[in-house]
Amino acid sequence: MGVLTIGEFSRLTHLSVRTLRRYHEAALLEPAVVDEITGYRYYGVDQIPTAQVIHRLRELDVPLSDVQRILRTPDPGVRAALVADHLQRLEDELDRTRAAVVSLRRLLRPDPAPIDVELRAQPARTVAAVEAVVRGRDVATWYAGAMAELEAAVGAAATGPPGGCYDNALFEQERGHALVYLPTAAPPRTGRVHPATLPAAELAVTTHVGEHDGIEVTYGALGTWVVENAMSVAGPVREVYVVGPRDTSDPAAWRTEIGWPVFRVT
Amino acid sequence: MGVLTIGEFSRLTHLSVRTLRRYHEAALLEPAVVDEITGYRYYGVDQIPTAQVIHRLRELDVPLSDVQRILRTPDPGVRAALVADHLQRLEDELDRTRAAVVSLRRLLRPDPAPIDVELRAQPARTVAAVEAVVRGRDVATWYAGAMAELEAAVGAAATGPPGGCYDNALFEQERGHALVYLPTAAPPRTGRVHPATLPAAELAVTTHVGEHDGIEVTYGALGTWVVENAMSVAGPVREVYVVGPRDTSDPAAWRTEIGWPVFRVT
DNA sequence: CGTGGACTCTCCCCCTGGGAGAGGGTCCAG
DNA sequence: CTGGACCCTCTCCCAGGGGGAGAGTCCACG
Repeated sequence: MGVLTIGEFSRLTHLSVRTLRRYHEAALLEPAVVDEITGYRYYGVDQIPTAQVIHRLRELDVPLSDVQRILRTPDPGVRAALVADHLQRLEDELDRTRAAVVSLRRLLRPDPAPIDVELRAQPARTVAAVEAVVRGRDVATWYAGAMAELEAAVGAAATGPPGGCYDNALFEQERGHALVYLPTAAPPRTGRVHPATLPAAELAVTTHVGEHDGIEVTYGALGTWVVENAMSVAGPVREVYVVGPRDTSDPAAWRTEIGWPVFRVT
Repeated sequence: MGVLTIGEFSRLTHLSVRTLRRYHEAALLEPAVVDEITGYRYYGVDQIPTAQVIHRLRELDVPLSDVQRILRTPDPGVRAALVADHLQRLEDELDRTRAAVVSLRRLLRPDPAPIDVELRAQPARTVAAVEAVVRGRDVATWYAGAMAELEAAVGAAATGPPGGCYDNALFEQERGHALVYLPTAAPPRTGRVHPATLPAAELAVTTHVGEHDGIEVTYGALGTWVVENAMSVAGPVREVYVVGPRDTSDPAAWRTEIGWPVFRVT
């Protein structure tokens, strides 16, 4: 009583037979009984809710390994936290999707506005910085925390707008080095905040106006300018948030300087 | 002049070298020049915007084949339509994600309310129907169109609430047969609307209250009931929208009868 | 003019989460 | 007892990459 063949269980849970077998193999959802001789899988009615939870989590693109972790967590509170993590991940993904849509619309607009590029010999400078190696898609989250810590440590002693320095790999969704800073006369050393020296460099600088969604378009235009002026790019890109969220809540008024280290090609 | 190695192009477009090679292989983004002897790929500055468009589209999970189709479309209007299609797909996906989140929350709630199940011998009946073989994830869209056509053809002559009959495969994201109907005395035959006979069946019936997000939980509970009452399920599931969007705009007041064809297990 | 290091090439295997089908064994109702 | 539905395992395929091996190329510096 209450024992189901894989086909019956499939009909009741709306998971395909194939998928159920895969979940068995992955030790995600083990049949209540497996006939030793025939290999037939038999499921119990009490496994239906579990199967449904798996189904929903998979619909949210939670990897099987994480589904397993969630299912194996007995404490409902901890389990809820794990689920919440994934919901947060979905939120972040949604933000990225929105940004990509904005960027795409801008890219498909027929006439890109020409950009002003300035070549600037940037001397080395010492600033209060927070740096880390992060994954590309975690940059936004990391940035928020790091900048909050910087503001707390430096605050009004800042002698200019904040900025950052980002490895190229970060833009390719890989891991890379990221650094955010606030310029100040005497950089403190508290928590993750420490003094750091931005090396001197020759920068091709342009200004991106507006929110950061779609900033890639400006990057592309800057890259084109660099190449057409017989130069090549090197090193991590630098951004300076001349006017940013700390200055105004109107994203349309934001001004971001993008500085790409360049060197002249012979 | 303006010719870039794959590494330079990678830095300028934020696409990894690997990915660029893959795109070449897929004839998505061919280098301007390929050295016949060394195989080295060289890109032109003018390819940066194209690379960026590809990058954004991929961020939106547009398959490479569709990206190719979009890029090969010369007419900007048609191209915009193709892109709009994918944005629509993203919207639909978002709806499904939302539904899964609601369902998941309900599943993780500790105490599932017990459900009332009624065993009903449903005689055969002839109704005005629209049917098709559709993909599981297109059901919602298909349903909207089909029901609109039914309303237009039958309208006030309906003798009861609308309903549907759905293959199991539809719930597994595969293709399956779907049928929606409005009961009426003399079913017309116009457009996709035609008379159809719902075969007699013994149904295990329960009522789901509220919006359809999370209806899976009710399905699970019904399935458990069926098995615990020594029966098995068969054939496509039937839904009757006793109170639905055509009756009230308040989803919390919706009532959906779920009827699962069952047969007694010896 | 050499040479070393950075860059690039191709080839192959790995990952996830499935789908498709072959070839053969099992269950059960008529 | 037999046919048809069901179930088993097995191998191969897909997208869209990641990772690394082993070898060839480019170029600036000494």
